[in-house]
Amino acid sequence: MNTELGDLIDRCRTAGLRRTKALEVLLVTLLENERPITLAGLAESHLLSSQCDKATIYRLLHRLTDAGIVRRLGLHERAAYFTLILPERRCDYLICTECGTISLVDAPCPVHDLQNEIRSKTGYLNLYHELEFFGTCPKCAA
Amino acid sequence: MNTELGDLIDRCRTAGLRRTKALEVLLVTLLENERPITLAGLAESHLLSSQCDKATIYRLLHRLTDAGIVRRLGLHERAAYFTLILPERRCDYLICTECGTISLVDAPCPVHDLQNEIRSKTGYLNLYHELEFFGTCPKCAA
DNA sequence: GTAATTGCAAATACTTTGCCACGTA
DNA sequence: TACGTGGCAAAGTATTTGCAATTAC
Repeated sequence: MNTELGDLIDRCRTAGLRRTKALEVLLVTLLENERPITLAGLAESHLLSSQCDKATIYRLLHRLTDAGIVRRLGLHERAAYFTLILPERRCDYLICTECGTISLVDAPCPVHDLQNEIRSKTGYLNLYHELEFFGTCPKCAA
Repeated sequence: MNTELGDLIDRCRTAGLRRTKALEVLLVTLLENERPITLAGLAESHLLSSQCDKATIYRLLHRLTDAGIVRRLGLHERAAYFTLILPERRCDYLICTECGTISLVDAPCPVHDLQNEIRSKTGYLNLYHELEFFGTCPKCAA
């Protein structure tokens, strides 16, 4: 078995989730999608569409988010976006306001120092951030 | 008249909006709220609730967003948040994931350099960013 | 065996639009 | 006068929940 998938399932088990078919298929699909994806997008995806109900995906995403395995993002669309939290995954995005294309920002995140400063000054726990750049991509500008 | 309000109305007029009662009341309410606020929040606010319909506020916010006078934010809630774009206003937020309180981050924004780098490397136009910190506030942690 | 999980369907919540009356330029 | 704007109500879209059947542990 894919090690990444195995690790994820371990994390889920530790968080108290049962190892179900739906969970596995959802994790595989999330691993395949490096970019954040909506609930509707997941539900339409090849593997999931035939395997489980949208409500199941919804509830799994909710549990995975609570467990710190998945992150929920705003991204300005009406629908919420979801992505796995993985150490090697970039977490900043560049989004075209015209066509909605999501790109990954390939640069070290510049807000770590500020984040630490906020943590010590305000006493907030479990601090993390969300950073997105918005603009018109060259294709849409043409 | 309040200069800030006058300036805003000028910007609206330049953008082609008509000077209506609803527009003025909305601008005043947005000026009063330094933190981003939802459409529902605006509609419930003292001035607006008696003066105009929710659909009107919705359409005005849309026009103001197109005109670059208001910014629409994701912020993880189901509802969208809106805030005026003003030079003296902080644009980064610290949000409690438990109680939803929005605080303003009082620090110079650390992503300007990266934003410029992205602009020149990708060719995106009208580039701007959205940065939020999420965590559990001390009150909710207790 | 017990409790978590799932599917289906219904209910919510928030957003968006149509249409005609109205007010601004 | 002409056209953007406003109010009301209805439709649209995404999220969330109830409940009985099922499955993992």
